[in-house]
Order: sequence, then structure tokens, then C-alpha cells
Amino acid sequence: MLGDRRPPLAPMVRKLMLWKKLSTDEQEAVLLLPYRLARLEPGDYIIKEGALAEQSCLLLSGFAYRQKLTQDGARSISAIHMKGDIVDLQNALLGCADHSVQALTTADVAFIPRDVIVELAFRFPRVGLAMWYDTLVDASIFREWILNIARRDAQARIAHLICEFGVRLETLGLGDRSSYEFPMTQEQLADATGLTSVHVNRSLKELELRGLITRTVRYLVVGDWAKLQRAGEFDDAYLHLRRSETFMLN
Amino acid sequence: MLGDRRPPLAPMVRKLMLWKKLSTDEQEAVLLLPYRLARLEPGDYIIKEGALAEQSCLLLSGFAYRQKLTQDGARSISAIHMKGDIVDLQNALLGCADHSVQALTTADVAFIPRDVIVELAFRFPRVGLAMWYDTLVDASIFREWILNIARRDAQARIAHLICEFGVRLETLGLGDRSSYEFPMTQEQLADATGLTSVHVNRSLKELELRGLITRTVRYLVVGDWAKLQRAGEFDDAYLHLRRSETFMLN
DNA sequence: CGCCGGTTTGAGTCCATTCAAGAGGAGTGG
DNA sequence: CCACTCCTCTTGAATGGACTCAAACCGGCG
Repeated sequence: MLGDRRPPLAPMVRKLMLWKKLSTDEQEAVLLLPYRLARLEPGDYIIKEGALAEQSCLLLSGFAYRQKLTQDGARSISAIHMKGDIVDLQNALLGCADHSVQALTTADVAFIPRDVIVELAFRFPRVGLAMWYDTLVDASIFREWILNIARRDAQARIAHLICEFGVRLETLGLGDRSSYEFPMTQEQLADATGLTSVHVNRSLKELELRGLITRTVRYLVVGDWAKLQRAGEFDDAYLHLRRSETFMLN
Repeated sequence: MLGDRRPPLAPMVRKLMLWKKLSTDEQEAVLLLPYRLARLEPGDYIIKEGALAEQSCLLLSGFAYRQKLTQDGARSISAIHMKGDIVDLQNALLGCADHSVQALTTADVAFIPRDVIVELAFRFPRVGLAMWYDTLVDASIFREWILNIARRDAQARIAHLICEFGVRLETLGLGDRSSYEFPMTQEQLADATGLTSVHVNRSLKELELRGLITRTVRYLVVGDWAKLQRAGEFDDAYLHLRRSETFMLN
């Protein structure tokens, strides 16, 4: 890593290094990407469904989520993103956004032109592979969410999401998996699990009653990680965090 | 295209050309990839969850599906694949399979070593981009399925899946969107929509009663495409088939 | 002919929803 | 400092869409 004060894009390097070891040259190339900083407030759009996506967006702080709507306005949240996530690579590469991405909390972001990213990906194949991996891991999470929503009951769905959130926070060095600030409202939690906010409320209470979690305002403590994990059938394999070196090419 | 008798990997070229125009050189490079052919029977595994994925798999004929299981054996199908789909790029690049892929019907496949694919992707960036796009479109479909399962009722979910299937068949030149052979059992349809097979049966009957579809054994006729589309809230934007050239880089 | 996987149908149940109303907290403005 | 609003959370009661359990049906095939 470059020794000096953290350059703005450092979280991106950190994220990519989860997927692939990068040389100093490669890291530097990422850090030198041109960008435009912006501060977003909750609900602000990073990209709106149907719009042209000409830039990618890196989350530097705060949280964001992906959402789609049905005709009659019912909402589905398909992903939560945190610091270091390259939030809009998917829309940017595809061109036309098939879903919206919005700030969940106050958030700092860096917009990076799409073609610069693509150019970098092919000038430094290992960086490109890391970015490709990153989008593939996102896809893996989508698959797990499909299973979660399709085949688990309310409590398990919520427990699963809480576990995933904790593990991802911890991986990024943003906190402890068993005690963290939880930024979602119950309504958002409902839209991420395919439930109604009313039922999420009741289910959370049940989980609390069973001693699996404790809640205070927007803050969550996992009382018994093992039990919560079992309740949510959570197995972090799908996050692909423990990549044995055998798999890493080059 | 190479003028002679269809080379085995031609479906892959056709699929990639959906996402990006490729030069003769690039096409030829794809066709010259080393491969191993195999014929699979329904239920045969292309890759099993938890296994090491060292090769990618191209579907040459027939259908395949991705699935995950819960602890107690409930199944979730997260994708259906057809001729030309590069079915296992996701697992192969990630190394450890986070889900299984199985043949839905009798199917011919070509296994291609992972490193050869990666090498090709970076030797011919436009081919690489096309492959990257392909995995991103898969991800887009996952997002739509999340919405489908989370926020639509049984009839709409099924109608949506039927529409998607038809459009994709038609795009690949495998049939007509409003009349095709439908390879899934009602149980598989249930696992793809987060329902039970009993309820799928009843919902199909309802759709038939409303005049939207007609069924005979494993064959499906869409009586009124516009109505079915409305019933399933189907908008094919998420399939990214109409890529305006503006978005295509290089 | 009889098995077997898939489809169909019925009856009863339940998990999650809907509708509705109240409580708590944060922010705003008089 | 209190009144007022807005948003989120909480709780109750009634409803309903989808599930479970169970049995019968059907067509293909050995």
C-alpha cells in the first residue's frame, strides 16, 4: 500500500484485495483512477432504474441498497452495500440501469467513469479479474437471497440477513459481527426479505424473546451467534471470503 | 463466422455476439478453445455445491438449472439455462461452487478449462467484456427473480417466468415466444417461483381459465401474449437484449 | 399389467397479510 | 418550552393466500 495518508480510493483497493493479491503497481493504478466525490443523503439516488449509467460508483462511507419496484409500487431490495463496495459496476457495464441504487444512510461516494474502469481492467488483468470476481460474488449473494426469500420462514430470513450483515461488516473492518449499528428500518428489512414491516416487527420480537438478539434504537446485539446462525441457516461459504490460494489464478 | 459446418462451440459465439460484435479473429479464438464433450441425462450434475470448479461448461443443447437447498432439503431454483449459455462461468471463476448446476433435460455440453477461458478473456478484451456482460446479465435476472418471488402473487410469478422463458428461447432462435415446449415439471416450476407444486398446479389452471395459456403435455401455448405479459408484469428490459450501440465500448 | 413419476383435486390449517390505531422520538417552528 | 408534524415502531383483530396432508388420476414404460 502507498504509505501516506489514506488516498480516497483506498477502500476500493482493500475490497479488491479480498479477491486477489495486487502488486504495488496494480494498487497504485487503482488509486490513480479519476473520480468525482459526492456526499449523499438517505434516499438519494446513485442511479435510477431506466437511466443511462455512464459511471461507476464507489462507496467510501455509509450504506446503500439496490431496489426494484412492481407496477403497483411494492418494493424489493436486492442488495445492501457498504464501504469499499463498487456499487454500480453492474449497471455501468450494462449501460441501461435495470434497477435503482440509493443511499441508505448519509454516504460518501466516488463516481468513476465507466471507460476508465474498463480500460484499467484490461491493462491490469489481475485488477480486472478482481473486479469480475466482485460482480460474481454479488451474484452469489443474489442466489442466496433467492433461496432465503423463497424457502425460509420469516424468522430465518431475518436471522440470515442479520448474520450476513455482521460478517460483511467484520470482513471490511467496520465492526464486530455480534454487535453493530444496524442502519435499516423495519420497512426496509421487510423489503429485503419479502415480508411486510408488521410481520418483521413481530418476528424481530420473537428472535429477541428467544434470546438470539437484543435491539436498541438502530443498534443490534447478537446474544448468541451460534444459535442465530442456526436459526438463519447461515453458512458464509456463498460470500467466498475464504478463497484458498489454489483457486487464485496467475 | 467460419464458413464451414458448424463448429461445436458456435453457440457460444452466438451468445457472446448478443453482447458484443466480435471480429473474425475473435470469433475464431473462441471456436478454437479446447473442450471436452459430454452428454448428460436429466438430473445429472454439471457441478455440485461445495465442489471445486475447475472448468466452465457450455450448453450445446437441452436445458439446465441452478439450485440451492435449505438444511431440511427444500429446494430453490435460481436460474434456467439454454443452448449457448456459459453455464458455469460463475462457479468456475469463484473456485468453490456455492450452488449446484444440473441438467434439466437430456443435454449436450462442452467442458472448457477455466484458465483457458481467463486467458482468452484478457488476450481478447472484447471477448472478455462479452463474457463479463454475460455474467452481469445473469445477475440482472437474479435480481428480477428476487422481485418476482418477494413481491408478486402466485399467478404473476408463473406468468413472469413463462414470459421470460419464451423471450429467451426466441432470442436464441430456439422457438416462438408464444408456443414452445416447456421442459419443467410443476415441481421444478414451484422451486423456481418459491411456491409448492400443488399451488403451481392450481395457478396454472387459473391462468388457463383466464385464457392466457393453454397446456398439453409439456407443451405450452400462450393464448394472449399481451395479457400474459400484463399478468406477469413482464418487461424484458432486465434481459438487456436491446443494447443500444452507444453503450458498447471499443 | 402394474409400477412410477408427474398431475390433479379436496379439505383443513396456518403463516403472513391487511387494516387500523396507538406509542415513541426527532426535528421544526411559534 | 411546548405544540405539532412526520416517521418509525408496536400491537390487536380479522382475513386470506398459500401450505399441508392425502388420495386419486393419468400416461409412459418395462
